[in-house]
Parts: sequence; structure tokens; C-alpha cells
Amino acid sequence: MLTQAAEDYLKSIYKLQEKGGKVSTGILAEYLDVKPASATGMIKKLKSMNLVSHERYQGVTLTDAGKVIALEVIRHHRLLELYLFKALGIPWDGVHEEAEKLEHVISEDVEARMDEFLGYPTADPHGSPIPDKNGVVPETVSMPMTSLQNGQSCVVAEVSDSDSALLRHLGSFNLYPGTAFQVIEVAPFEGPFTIDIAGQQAVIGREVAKNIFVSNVQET
Amino acid sequence: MLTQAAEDYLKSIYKLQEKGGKVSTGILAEYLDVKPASATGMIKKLKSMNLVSHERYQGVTLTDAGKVIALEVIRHHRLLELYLFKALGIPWDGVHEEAEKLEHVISEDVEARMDEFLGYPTADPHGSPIPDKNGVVPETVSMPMTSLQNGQSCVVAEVSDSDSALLRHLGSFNLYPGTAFQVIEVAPFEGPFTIDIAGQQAVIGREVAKNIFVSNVQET
DNA sequence: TATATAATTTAGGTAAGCCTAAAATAATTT
DNA sequence: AAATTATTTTAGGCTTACCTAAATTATATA
Repeated sequence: MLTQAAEDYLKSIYKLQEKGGKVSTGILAEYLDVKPASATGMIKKLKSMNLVSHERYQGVTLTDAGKVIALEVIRHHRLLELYLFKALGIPWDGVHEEAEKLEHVISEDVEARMDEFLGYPTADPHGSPIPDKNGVVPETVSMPMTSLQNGQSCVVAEVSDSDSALLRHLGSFNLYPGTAFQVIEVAPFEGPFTIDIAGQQAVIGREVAKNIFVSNVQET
Repeated sequence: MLTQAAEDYLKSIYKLQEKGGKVSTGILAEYLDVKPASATGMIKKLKSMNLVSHERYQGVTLTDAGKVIALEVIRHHRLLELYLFKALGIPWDGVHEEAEKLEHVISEDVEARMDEFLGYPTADPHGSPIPDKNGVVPETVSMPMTSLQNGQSCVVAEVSDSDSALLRHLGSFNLYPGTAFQVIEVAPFEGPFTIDIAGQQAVIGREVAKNIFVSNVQET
């Protein structure tokens, strides 16, 4: 059994690996809000357990074994988020923080029962894919909202989950995954987006739009 | 915020205080499955935080502040047990272990929502009282099953929750809190109890009966 | 009362997981 | 190529919470 800190490192390495390519000690440390020296220490420990590969100054990579564990932790986290949201009615801007603590302590049995209760879901309340029991991540196709053009319509696929103030802001416009909207106007020079959500107009700034990913893009 | 270990010590001191009177270092250590020297260390730490009173060789006592925290932890634990049992269908012999880990990480918000979902319950699946938000413990009146006489009928009020094999055994007879039964015969010389549960006969050994507490005792 | 036994405490040690400060290495600029 | 800057690693420390072994203190027995 791994420690909580070790699980968090593996999860973070996985996520950083997904986005950019090379996961450096410094980037990992910043992401986890610890000092680079602490990250070095944990990387050495994880390497000794064959969960990561690492050459000094060359960044870390998950081994197959490490990836399995990272995906388990991510599955715990996302299933918990959805469960807290649907079964207990926790607002979507609060579930991340709760799940962060719970993901390390729930048993496989509890997880399986939540999974069943939820009907074997494939995405959490923010639209992030939930890996299945075997570590298979559902394919998702989405593009950043910032690449939309005037007149296009689409559906919210996923939003970034870590900033709860942002989530509350999006919630105030009903911008949840699954919500459809149409671009009325994209202001020039990297300006804000004016959109129509079920007949309601809203202005969404660039910085906010960067955190929104959409699918089903269509000309209208 | 207290550490998990500190919370466990406070909870254990409370429970031991309830049963017998004086809680010695040794008894506490045995209950928590640590060495007496370790218990001494934690007691010193808790004393420095004014959560317990302690004079060497005289045993520990919770202060008012310590009692508040102990009751909060116990409330978390018992609400979780009932929630896992009712909402997720975890068998009653499994909920204790799960709750033991979860009790230290759930937020007040999650607790409040579970409480609401459950309709503000007053007892966990083993019949133990659930303290309310203000730390008030519901009064319970029960007596050990071992004090029952031939022909008396009663209702199961509470069973000891820590031995899951015992719980499975009791479950096989339907001996849950709320279940009524009648004593057919008490074998002499500290012998077993033959009882009738909804028309079914069962033989319950002394050692098992010591873990069962009953109420509503009536002659028939 | 003296002695044996049991309970408790002190002293010193371990493993995680973080920290800071300094040294080593790599990358970038002049 | 040399010097500056940035990144990474080493070295040494701290806290929590456990441990063992030895010393203390209390209790029970002869």
C-alpha cells in the first residue's frame, strides 16, 4: 500500500504528462505546491519502487505499474466527485476539495457501489472522463472554446475543475457539461465571447473561455 | 486541526471512560493496539493542548474541550456507518472499518447532508447512539442479554460493533437492533440461551450474548 | 518490612514527508 | 568560450507517531 503523498505524486505526474510532454522536477513541485527538493526525494522513492522512470535533469515518466496506480486514484477522485454531486447534492465547485481527501481512503467495495449507484458513468461533474475498473479512459473529443468562430453552436464538454471561484462563475451562466450554446460574437483582438445560452446572452472573457472545452461544433 | 492519531486517542478515551471509570495508560494502549510508551507520548501532547487531564499513574480524563472533539469524531463515525449501510448497502459487518478511515476526512458539510438524507437519525446500524450536532448523546436504556430470564421477551437495542465475524454471526439469526425475540430457555451453570426469533429457534452462547444489549424486557 | 511483580515513564531510535541552504549541473546570453 | 542564470540535487533539520529497552514508581505478596 502506497502513502497518500506517493499517490498524489503519481496522479500529478499522470496529469502533467497528459498536457505537456516532459514533467520536470520543478514543474511537478510547483503543481503540488512543494519545494523542488521535496519532489526530488519522492521521485527517488517512486523510482526505487519502479513506479516512475527518471534520469537526472531529464524529467519523470510513469512506468506501466505507476500508470495503473495513477489511473486508480483518478478513478476514485472522479467517481467521488460525481457521487458527492448527485447523491449528496454538494455544489460542483465544492466536490473537488472533498474528493481530494476521500480518494485515498475509500475501499474498492465502496467505489464499486458508488459506480453501480451512478449507473457506471463515464464523466465527472466537470466533464472529465472517468477511467473504468481496468484503467481504460473513455475517449473524449473536444476543442478549446477559444477556437470558436462567430455563429458556431456547440455543447460544453469539459471545464477545468481546480478553481472553485471559476466554477461558481460558470454555474451562474448554466455552463455545465452538456449545456448547448451559440457564439453571437467574438470580439476582435483576443476579446471576450458573447454567447447565447438557451435564449440568455452572456459575455465570457478570454481567460475564462480558456478553461472551457466544447464538442459538437456546428455552423448555424 | 488535530491529527488523525490524536482524534483516535480522544475517541478511545471517551469510550473507555464510558465503560469502566479510570482510563490507565496501559488500558488505552491495549485498546489502540500500540505500546504503553506510545500512549504516554500522545497523552503528554493532548495534555499540553488541554484536551485531557493526567497525573502520572492516575489515568487520563477528557477535559470539556477534549470531550467536545471526542463526540464530534464519534458522531462522524456513527453517521458514516449508517450512511454506508443505508445509502450504499454495505453490510453491517463492514461499515465499522470503512467509517474508521472516513471519519477523519469528511467535512461538516458532507456530514450535514448525510444527516439530512438519513432523516436525523439517533442510532447507527449497531444501535449505538449518534450524538447530535451539539454533542448531545441520545439517552438509551438497555441491559445485557445475559441478565435475561426464561420466558422474557425483549428487543435488541445494541450490539458491539468491532468484531465483524460476530456481526455476521448475529446477522445470520437476524439479530439486528429492533429485532424482537423471546427467551425459551437459559441453560444452567452459565450456559447458552435458546431463543425464539419470529418463530425461528436459535441457540446463542454466553460469550456471544455478552455483546448483545436489549430493551423492552417483558414477562410473557 | 522487604521483595517480587506490574504499570508507567524516560531515553533514544525509525520512517515519512516536508523544509532551507548550499553545491552541482545544464542552459542561455554576451 | 566565458559568464550569467535557472534548474536540480545533496546535505542537514524538523515534526508526527510509532517503536524498543531501561529506569522509575506503585502495588501485591511473603
